[in-house]
Amino acid sequence: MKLATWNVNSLAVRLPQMLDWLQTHPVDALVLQETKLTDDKFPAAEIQAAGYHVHWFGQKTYNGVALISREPVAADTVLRNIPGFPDEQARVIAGTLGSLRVIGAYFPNGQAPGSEKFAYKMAWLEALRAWVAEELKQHAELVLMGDFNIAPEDRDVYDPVAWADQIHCTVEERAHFQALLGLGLVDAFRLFEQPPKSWSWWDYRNLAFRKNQGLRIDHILVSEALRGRVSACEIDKQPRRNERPSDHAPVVLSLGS
DNA sequence: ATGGTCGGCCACCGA
Repeated sequence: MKLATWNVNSLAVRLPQMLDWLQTHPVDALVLQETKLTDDKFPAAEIQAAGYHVHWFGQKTYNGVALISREPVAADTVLRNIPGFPDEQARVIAGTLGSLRVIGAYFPNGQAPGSEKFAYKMAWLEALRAWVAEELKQHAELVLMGDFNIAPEDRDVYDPVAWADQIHCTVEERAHFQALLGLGLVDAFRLFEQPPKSWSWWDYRNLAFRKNQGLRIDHILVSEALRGRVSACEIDKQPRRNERPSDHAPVVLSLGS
């Protein structure tokens, strides 16, 4: 089976591109971030007409996530945001597909080290880790994927010197990423040899995509029980070449039986 | 050439 994550940066703008992509990449599940839609405006009918089931969780203007799947995800398995962590911001959606627990997340950006938004990012990361630890007790087969807004290592950054201690690259953010791995999760992308300078996000500014100046901040983490079944994990740069692209590329995971 | 972007939504903020 195939699973994917994509920060679409406004589903209202990107819906046609997303449906096109699903046609050529018929994944079993796709999690979206930054839908930027209130729930009443979510294009469920269009997604269902394309042959998919979907659960969604949004808000006005910012954030917003969705879980799209070929097979239905039972509503009583769906969680929105982190239990016990009151949050105005719609960032997490989880659901169960067969024996597989799928968590899609839009991690806080954090703006800049020392800012209020950075403090929120740290608190959110702490709550996420504690919750995912609980989820792992109930679901041996678990995938955590989304826009982490963390570049785990210097090789995930086009200019690690310029980005040293900047947002996405601080010691604190990287420690949180490692703590997630410490729960027994594996960065599926790094299970394989990958092209050097593999990024998942390129700033709209400064011709960053043309110059391949990006960061790898979108990730798919899999639990130990799934590790042996992972047959591929790739970033699909093609949609970033579209007209009016998202600034993020999808990341795709292939899982054997 | 030292700037150069988007999206949401209308004056800027957030990324």
